[in-house]
Amino acid sequence: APGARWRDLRCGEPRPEHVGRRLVLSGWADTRRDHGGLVFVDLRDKTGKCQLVVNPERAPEAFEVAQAVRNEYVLRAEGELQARAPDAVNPKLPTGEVELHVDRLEIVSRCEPLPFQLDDEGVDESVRLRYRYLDLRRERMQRNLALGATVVSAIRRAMEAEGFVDIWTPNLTKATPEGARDFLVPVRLQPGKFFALPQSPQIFKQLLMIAGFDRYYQIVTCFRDEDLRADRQFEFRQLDVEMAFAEEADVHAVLETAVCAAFEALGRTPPARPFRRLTWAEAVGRYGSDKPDLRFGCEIADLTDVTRGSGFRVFAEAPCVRAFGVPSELSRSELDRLTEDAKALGAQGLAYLLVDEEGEVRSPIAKFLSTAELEAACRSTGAGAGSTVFFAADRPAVVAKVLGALRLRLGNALGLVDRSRDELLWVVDFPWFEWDEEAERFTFGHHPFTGVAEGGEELLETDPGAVTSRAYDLVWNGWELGSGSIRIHRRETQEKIFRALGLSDAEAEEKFGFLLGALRMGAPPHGGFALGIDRFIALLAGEPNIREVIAFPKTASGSDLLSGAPSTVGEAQLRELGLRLLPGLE
RNA sequence: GGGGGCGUAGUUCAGCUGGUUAGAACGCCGGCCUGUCACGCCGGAGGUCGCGGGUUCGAGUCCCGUCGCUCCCGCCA
Repeated sequence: APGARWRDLRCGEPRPEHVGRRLVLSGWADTRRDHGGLVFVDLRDKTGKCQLVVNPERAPEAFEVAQAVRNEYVLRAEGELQARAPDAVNPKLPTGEVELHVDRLEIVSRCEPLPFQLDDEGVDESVRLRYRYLDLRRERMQRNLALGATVVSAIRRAMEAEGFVDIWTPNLTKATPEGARDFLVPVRLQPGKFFALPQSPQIFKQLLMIAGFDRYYQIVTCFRDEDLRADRQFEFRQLDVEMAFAEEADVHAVLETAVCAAFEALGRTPPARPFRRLTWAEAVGRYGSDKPDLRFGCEIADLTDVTRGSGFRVFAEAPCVRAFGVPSELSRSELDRLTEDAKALGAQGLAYLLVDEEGEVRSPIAKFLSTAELEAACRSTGAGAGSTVFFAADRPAVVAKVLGALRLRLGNALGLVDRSRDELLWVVDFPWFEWDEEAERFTFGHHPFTGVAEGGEELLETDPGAVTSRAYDLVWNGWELGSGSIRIHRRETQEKIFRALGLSDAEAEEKFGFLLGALRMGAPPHGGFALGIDRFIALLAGEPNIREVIAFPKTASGSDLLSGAPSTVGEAQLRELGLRLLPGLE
């Protein structure tokens, strides 16, 4: 056929059934083993490796070329595929029963000595990122990026099968002072004005619902100018979904379908559906987190009632006292270390008690606690012989944060986390408002378009802290995979919310007027979700950070070590945009 | 903005309470080797100890500052 290649096999593909065929293999020299009178080269491409045998008796010219081959040279080898002698079979290679006996060998491209060895797993990440094109040659990265492509493809097929339409939304959009910091883009045609890169296409997808596209999805890049973490980059992809005439259960079902489709595409058993649900209050109370890792126990117990009249004043006076136990007697130095951690998290201190092998309780605070209190603490935390119980006494938010962080730290450090398990769950019934300590006002927990649960509307003016939202998060093994909500579709409610947030009608009109306008024009009830694709892929790949599944990520300080971005720009370029650097930055 | 960890050949690391010429492995270069596949054997080159300052008779080691990488808190509607 025209255009057909007779180089019909890739490096990882030759098998015994191909023996006798003449082949051309192209790829990279993975290793060269020169035996003086015989040279072996493992030729690699993304499909795998195949051994080349270069014998001077068979091909003197190819043998000369093989002498010059070095690591990572690009080669083209032509020859005959032969079966290996039984004692020469390499069971570690899928192609290990065969080898290519080379007649012609061509060095297509040379390679300088590498800055790091591709088979070395412990190389510093900054070196890997500076030479990312080499790093990506490694099997692990080839596998991760391919896995990511499989996941995205499966999600698209699942969404399209459910009747969702992929619609592109703009990357140059309006800055929103609320929420995360925006990446701003100056506009040459309108000096002094800026676009913002989208933190999410939130408003656009709601407008699409009002426009009548009742099932929208997009795998879309979002941008947030906040500090980077193991699970956060400046730019990241999300599966963005919005449905009209939908309730919570409808959105959950669609997301579960998409998530399970990804598992299936990878040949893995999908999690049982429907996923478990936990209310926000339960999650924060029992696990100290709104994204609990359920792969281990150590649940937090509430002791506030038990310690109400305690002889230990710290407990008696605290608005909230909670505790959890771990099945291990920790050493003094470990306890000191954890106390420091607790203080760094905002605790005044860290009370603890040890139950030794004989069941005797030892604790600096034991003498202040009644027998009933000690018994209640041990019973409710499940602390038997040989365990440690940690207490926190403070405002509920501080208690949850401290105990939640310690629980996670100890769960991992003591090997309590069952890594063979996958625990997916929905966290539901989030409070609508969060109290901002610094600003001394309520702010939103999700975003200002989040719906208000039944009966909440009346509380907006009287008791905002008691308003429950229609928001939900999807959590996998302690990672927030994404979040969504049923939105507000009534303009009056949306205006009430803006007022409760302290926005004047004029401010609301200036910032969100185009949404408020659309809400006047026949807005259907709707809701949706945004699932962090990179986090999802990292979890599926078993990687501890999302940089391992992103081809060209930024470092924790926000640099691209490969290109050197971000970089300064010339005076002329700034002037054209009507910009000037502040003194000290020139 | 704050806290923790790390920074020594190309790479991964060792280098004790400060003390001769800073070591190893892998990689690299040269030589030998026809069945290896982490090939083997012999030889060799390769270091401003991140950078700057300080303490000291003497600093890879101690102190201060700074830069880079990383984890966490804040932040991430």
